[in-house]
Amino acid sequence: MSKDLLPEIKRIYNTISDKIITRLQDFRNTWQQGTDESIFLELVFCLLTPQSKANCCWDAVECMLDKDLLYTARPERLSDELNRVRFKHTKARRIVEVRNKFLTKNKFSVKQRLSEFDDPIKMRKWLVDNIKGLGYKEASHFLRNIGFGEKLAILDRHILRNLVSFGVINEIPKSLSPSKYLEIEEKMKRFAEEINIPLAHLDILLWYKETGYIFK
DNA sequence: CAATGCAGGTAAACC
DNA sequence: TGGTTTACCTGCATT
Repeated sequence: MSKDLLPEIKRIYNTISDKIITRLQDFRNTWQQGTDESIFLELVFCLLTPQSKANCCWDAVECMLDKDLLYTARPERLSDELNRVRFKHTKARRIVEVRNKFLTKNKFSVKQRLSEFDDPIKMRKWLVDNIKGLGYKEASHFLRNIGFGEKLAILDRHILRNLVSFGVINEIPKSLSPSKYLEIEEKMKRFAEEINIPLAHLDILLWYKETGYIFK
């Protein structure tokens, strides 16, 4: 690890730790005070983000909601609203699949289904296994965004790159299988403990360092 | 103006 | 059978 890197991170952390704490509280509120709808919006957002700009994806989510398309429209109609989202046809189909998955007996319910799990790790495993379009990265992202991210790493390109420069991993793996994901997640957890920054804080911190802003 | 790089990856086929 | 390759697919900023 470069000697200047850790002090630099600590310095940035000092400047934005308050904002990080506020953001994480927002995420917890999404679950605690949130409706099925607010949770579903986060899920749709996370389905859209792979290889796409987070801001564009959130705009698209709000747009679909405003136009009253999210719960009823066919994939072909939904994809019209995903203009700046990559792989929009595939993703539009997956939105409809997820929508149907949480629709039982004419009642739409995400919160109740997720409440059955007592542990974010089990919740993530279920999401990965049952929702097409959510791998470990996006499932973790979703859970973090609804307040269950304290023990989860969101291993995207920015985070992986930073883990390499900190020497936590030797190189960015060519492919990130579930077992590899969990292995690197453990390493990141240990690293977070070593430098005394909570895992969830570290994710937001590194993402802020790379992109210059805190989003979701 | 053309070429290049980059967006918080995932599923499925392949060997 | 677990790692690798390929399809998904496009707007926008930079060089």
